[in-house]
Amino acid sequence: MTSTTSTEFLLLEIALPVPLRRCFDYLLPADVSVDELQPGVLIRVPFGRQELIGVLLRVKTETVQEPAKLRAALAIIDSHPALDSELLDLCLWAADYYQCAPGEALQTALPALLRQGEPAQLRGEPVFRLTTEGKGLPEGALKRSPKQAALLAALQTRHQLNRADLDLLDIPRSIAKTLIDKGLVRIDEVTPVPAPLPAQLLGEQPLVLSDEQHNAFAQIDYHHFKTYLLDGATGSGKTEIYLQAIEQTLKQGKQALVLVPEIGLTPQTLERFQRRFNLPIVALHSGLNDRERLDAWLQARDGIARIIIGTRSALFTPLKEPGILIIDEEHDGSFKQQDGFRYSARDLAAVRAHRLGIPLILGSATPSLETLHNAIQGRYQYLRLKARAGKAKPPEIQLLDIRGEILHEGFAQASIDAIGDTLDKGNQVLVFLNRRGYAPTLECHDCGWLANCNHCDARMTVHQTPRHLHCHHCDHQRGIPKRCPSCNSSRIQPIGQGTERSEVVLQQLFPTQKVIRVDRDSTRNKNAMQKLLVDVHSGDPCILVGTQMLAKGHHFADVTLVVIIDADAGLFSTDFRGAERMGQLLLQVAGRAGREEKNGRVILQSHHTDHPLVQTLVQQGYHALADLILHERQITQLPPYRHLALLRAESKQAIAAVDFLQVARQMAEQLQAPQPFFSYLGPLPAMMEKRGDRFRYQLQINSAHRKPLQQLLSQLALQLEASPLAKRVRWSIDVDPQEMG
DNA sequence: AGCACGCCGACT
DNA sequence: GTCGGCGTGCTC
Repeated sequence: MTSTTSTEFLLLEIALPVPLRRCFDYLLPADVSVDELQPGVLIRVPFGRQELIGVLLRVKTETVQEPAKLRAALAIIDSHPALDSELLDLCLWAADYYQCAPGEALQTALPALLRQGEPAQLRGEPVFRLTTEGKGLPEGALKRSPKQAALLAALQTRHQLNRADLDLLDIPRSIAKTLIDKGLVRIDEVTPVPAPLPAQLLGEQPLVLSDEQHNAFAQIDYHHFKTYLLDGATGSGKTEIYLQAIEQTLKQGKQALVLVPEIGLTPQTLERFQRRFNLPIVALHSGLNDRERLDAWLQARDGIARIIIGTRSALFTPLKEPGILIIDEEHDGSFKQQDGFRYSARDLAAVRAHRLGIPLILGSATPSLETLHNAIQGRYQYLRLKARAGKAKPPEIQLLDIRGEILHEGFAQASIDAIGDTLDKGNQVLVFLNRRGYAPTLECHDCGWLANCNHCDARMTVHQTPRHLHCHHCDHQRGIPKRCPSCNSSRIQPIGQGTERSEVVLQQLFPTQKVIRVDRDSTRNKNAMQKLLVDVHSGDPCILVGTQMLAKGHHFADVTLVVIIDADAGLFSTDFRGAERMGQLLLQVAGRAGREEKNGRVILQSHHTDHPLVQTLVQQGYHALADLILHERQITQLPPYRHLALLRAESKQAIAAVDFLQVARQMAEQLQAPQPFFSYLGPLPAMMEKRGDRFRYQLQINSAHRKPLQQLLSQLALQLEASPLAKRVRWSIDVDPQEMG
């Protein structure tokens, strides 16, 4: 066992950006005073042969390290802590809970530029002011140059203008430069400070809340921690409640942090917030560069930005005056990070809100069963909106039995007729198919050969534009063979439907109509999505065909018919969350139909129309389905009734991964005496055993209680990290896994 | 994760 | 003869 030695000098405990579940101790750098050594400060240190920037966790005098091996830190980057204690503690808590290296968790919370040593300070903004000489000029001077005169006049009335003001006044930078050269105008750097609450906070009138909305809204307590589940169908007005709750928060001088799913942060979403509030809003999305990201982060930290909207990692944005956290579409899978630091932003939001003593609103039309369970149990306050706001009616869902039907490339005749009718009436159609590419695979009609991927246990998807076979799991690509590689037959053909193929078929069926495909392939280029959607928003009849990208974050006011090609995908999934996901996705897609004025209709093509899950969903809705699945989960001892952790291992030799997990299980069984509330499953092959030439196995640990599972995992992680077996495999621990594959 | 050291194949 | 492949060992 290691022992700590007490030293007579001060040591720095530093978390470094390496995937090691421990911190490193350093001697003080030269020339620092102890009061500069606040936790959260970034420090440059020597690490092996490299130099790294780490986060100071604390100053101490004891260490488990041999004093002779200690090295001195090099320098403090900035004596003002980059992370305040609130975020620092949250990250460390999360690293512990999710079994991740502390340095890796902290890295997630720090913008890239800070990790590279950039100072954590907002750059002063250049502002234009009159010099004494400029002030002395009479009114109406510089008549011969209207632009110069305009700038002068503007400065005489408003004293200072920034670059944005110049743009608004339509005065080119060059005019300002001319006046600077004339000595009439000067540029000052002004450090931005939080603006006071504007007299006119709202840029538009809020909508009038229905009784139901008002009841929900009125229950929010802005002064204490509480988690609210705002559960309301598409169109029931959840966003309006967010906006009014944010308004209350802003009026108290506090900030709002809003998280949305990865593809939910559309210009439409952002515009809605910007229209409503005359206050600085920042959006943290994937399109920002490092500088913009750092600026947004600093603006939130310094209280300049009052509303922060972002995806998963925005949870770690520092807030000067935190007032409310909101997670929209809380059931969305993108709130859980799937690699490295496998945190759930939704679950951590509850931790953060609790520590801050502020409300957290989780909103969804199809809440995750975890959240629903918490609401039913009373741990979350359940705010339920049952009606659609305004005039909109819920769409009528029609289950279309396609057993034995002759399908036209996946479409039943009834669906084709309905599409035609809808277009004839001047409305839009949305066709949903959660499979991109032309067809899921290629098959030889004579010998049954299938286009398998050489690197995965998977079929290669056929793509037509450009023509090739593509493995969606490992990215391997190759050409489409003309003859069967196995029997040399020329009768090889694409099997099944993908979005590309549906697009082609629909265009053939409706040659005069516009068919717009929206999936990852058609929206790869920057702004491609926006361009595609221009036609849709024009309101002219058209057919939209696409994957779940269509289902999230976009509103299509003129879509009155939704056709779901394959409602059964996910019904027989090996993942226990398959049915839950199916229900969420189907309802989300169905919700695209008939918002606002127009009534909508949804056609669900299914081979399993009498399956109890399908029947329940269609006839009784999501909540009945949820009840059914919850009951099943209780019987099968799965979340939300139990807690899971998944130990994954992958290796080029299957045996190495299995051995590792076998040893891990033995270790675990030794660490945690057999308990009735604990169980193991595995090592078992992952859903796709081979992927990218690696064999993947997993060990599932199931516990009725969180605490002992947590304790076990902490010890297990450390032991495994020290074990020589661990070096031969790629392994990870997934706490509260979302994807069981 | 980097980055080194270290011992075996095809190249100037 | 060397350049370089990636196995394994270490980082306060």
